[in-house]
Amino acid sequence: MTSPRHVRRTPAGAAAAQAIPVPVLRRMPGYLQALRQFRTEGLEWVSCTRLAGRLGLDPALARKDFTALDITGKPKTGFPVTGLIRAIESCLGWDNVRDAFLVGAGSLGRALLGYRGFREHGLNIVAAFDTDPGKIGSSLHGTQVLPLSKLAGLARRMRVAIGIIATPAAAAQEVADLMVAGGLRAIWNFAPTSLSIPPEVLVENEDLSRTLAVLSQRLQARRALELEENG
Amino acid sequence: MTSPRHVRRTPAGAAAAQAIPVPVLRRMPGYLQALRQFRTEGLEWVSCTRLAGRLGLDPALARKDFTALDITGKPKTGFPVTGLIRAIESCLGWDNVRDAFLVGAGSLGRALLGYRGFREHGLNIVAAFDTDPGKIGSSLHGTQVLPLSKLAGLARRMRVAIGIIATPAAAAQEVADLMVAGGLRAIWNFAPTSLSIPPEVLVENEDLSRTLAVLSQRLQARRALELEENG
DNA sequence: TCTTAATCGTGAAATTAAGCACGTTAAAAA
DNA sequence: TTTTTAACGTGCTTAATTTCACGATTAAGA
Repeated sequence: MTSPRHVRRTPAGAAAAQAIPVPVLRRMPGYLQALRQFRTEGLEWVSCTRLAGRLGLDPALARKDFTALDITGKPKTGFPVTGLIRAIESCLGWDNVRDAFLVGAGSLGRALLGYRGFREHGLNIVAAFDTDPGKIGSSLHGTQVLPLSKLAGLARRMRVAIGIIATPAAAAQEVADLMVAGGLRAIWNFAPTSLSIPPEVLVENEDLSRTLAVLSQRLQARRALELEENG
Repeated sequence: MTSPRHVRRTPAGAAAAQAIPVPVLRRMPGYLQALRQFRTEGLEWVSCTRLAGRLGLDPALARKDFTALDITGKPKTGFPVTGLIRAIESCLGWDNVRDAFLVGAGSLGRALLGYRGFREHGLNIVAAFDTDPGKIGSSLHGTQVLPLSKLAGLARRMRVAIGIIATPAAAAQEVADLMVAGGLRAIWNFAPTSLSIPPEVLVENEDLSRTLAVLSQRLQARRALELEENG
């Protein structure tokens, strides 16, 4: 008789299970980064205590987070470092690379194209698009810049699933519409604007000003406090 | 008799009040962006209903968020657009510009230097630093690139409070130490690594891979679901 | 072999955030 | 002037997230 010890939340088998909460997913890259560091240090096993300690998290939180993975730890020993790395990568879909299109060959777009690390995050930017004739035809970090008008057709033909928007805010909605038309399934939006997108297309907004808001408000509050206490 | 109608959470006056929760602060830039758009459309008053609607949020959430501000709305009318903009900017400390140092003149650093919008977010990058002799002395988007060794001294002399780390992960901790030594009060870290920093220095990590983790896991989960349902 | 100690997995408690509901208020309409 | 309506502010409810606590398990040492 088959005995399912754990409810699989990851694909592999069985019914579609609970969605992994966003806060959990957002912690995964941090674990991964620390684990890779442990691996280069030659460590083969690591406990949640040590791993969470390095990241400033509660050990119980790490243990709970890892219940979303297809891996289980051993008492007294912890988790196998490489096994845990693989489990996280598999959970995030970072174990096989997906092609992506990037739109906007400005400074942000160029920076994203220049970042080699995306490969390790399951992302391969295969083409860039822009409307500026001065940029079209050039090559940035080995990636061709093509006219935006070709996006939808190429996306369909190449079965690209992910689009990255790195344009000014004013152009973002138009680009998003083209991406939807091209059948892309997920959009990573760096433009500081909210997009309207049909629900079957995933969107994640990357807005630097959100983090900056936290930083600058806290700094200001701390300043105000000091002023109040001292002189 | 003095009647304090509202507890001020913002500076202005009185006791140090409750810290504004991070989720609230992270929504503020979104409000701001929508409000600026409304302003260019000529709107003078806006209700939470309409504002939240544009951003896909619950109106009550917006109202609750605005209790952290030094502004109050009018029934039937809502909030004055420019007043609300000012109140949010003041809350975040974006109403007066702060100088910042940036370390790392690679592609990410150049992109950040090239982004003109930081001025509107209270941030003015006054100098960049690097260790690469090929970059030192050059000028990027009008900003001088200086040797990293000068950071601490200049930070003290110029009373710079904010540091931006845009280096590879391997160099980040060393740069952070220099920033602490230079008396910086807040660090915006773009390197994918966790820093150890004394508690009197604020740190916010900007890690693109966190958002990417959410996007790619969701995409993968959706794919798995489709495969299960259809063929 | 037996004891000790570190860690796992997990249910329960606490904390935090989001959504709802309702009394109050001000503008506009009757 | 009175009525109607849209929206505010806020206490209460619900949901989500984190932390605590503890029994179970396994490696290592006595």
